[in-house]
Amino acid sequence: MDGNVFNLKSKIEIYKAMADAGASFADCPVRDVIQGISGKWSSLLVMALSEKPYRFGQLRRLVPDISQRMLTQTLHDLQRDGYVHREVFATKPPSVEYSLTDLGRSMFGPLHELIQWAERNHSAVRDARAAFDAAAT
Amino acid sequence: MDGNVFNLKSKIEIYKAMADAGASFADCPVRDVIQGISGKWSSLLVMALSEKPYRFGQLRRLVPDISQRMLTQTLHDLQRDGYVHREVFATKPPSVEYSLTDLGRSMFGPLHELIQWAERNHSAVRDARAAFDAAAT
DNA sequence: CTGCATCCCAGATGATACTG
DNA sequence: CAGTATCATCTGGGATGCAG
Repeated sequence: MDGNVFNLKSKIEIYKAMADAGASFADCPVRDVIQGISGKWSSLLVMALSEKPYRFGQLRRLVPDISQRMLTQTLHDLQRDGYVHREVFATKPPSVEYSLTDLGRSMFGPLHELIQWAERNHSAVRDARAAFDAAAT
Repeated sequence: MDGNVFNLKSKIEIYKAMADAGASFADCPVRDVIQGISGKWSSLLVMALSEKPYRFGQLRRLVPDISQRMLTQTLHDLQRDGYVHREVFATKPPSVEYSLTDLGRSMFGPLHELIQWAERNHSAVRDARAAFDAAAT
């Protein structure tokens, strides 16, 4: 009820009407917000930061196969969208700590549910893929 | 409690340990499952199909700015992961109906919560972006 | 109506080297 | 330590034309 005036059926049709009317990509909440957190590394980093704040190098070690470039860029994007707070400490050498903002923690609620679903149903998805590929042979 | 043996802290560290041990990309549930539904069009199509089954052309009209190629490919991928059922009717000309499977409906639960969060907080994210960009000037 | 094949481009990602 | 810059690469995605 709150903040969600439309039921599901009308929602998808409203998006269509918006698109038909020439509304830009950014006007569709689903695409605009979901795309911002659906990058290759975004969900993993938000998940890590949901636990506690981390420094740049710590995050890097926590996700061993991320490149320095992608770690910098993904954190930058998450910060721009308001999910992550970046704090610089003028030590020597300098250190930078990343943490979730209130908005980030709020978003992690639903995201966490999706992550838990993924963990519970990982094997089901893998089985479906295997079955599909086998049938295609 | 059910089906989720690890608390959040240990989870991210377990993923790291897995990666350190040389586990492949596909062994991380977060990446393997989340990536499959984080394509540019996946969430939108699942959202449409959660309402009711649709035919190919109907989906195309519902999402006006998707190309035929991407519609075919995204539906194919969703079917491969077990979220979507594809049924061909031998009419003339032929028609094909797409619908969510039980797994797809199950996955849409958490996804829907994320979508609702996106709708509720779309403006907050946009504001954060605007503020960030303004500060960078 | 539905779907596949081909060509092609822009953006996403990675590897490496360099800097405050 | 925490980046930035540059170059190379890989993939997603669009346009178009053909086919069952």
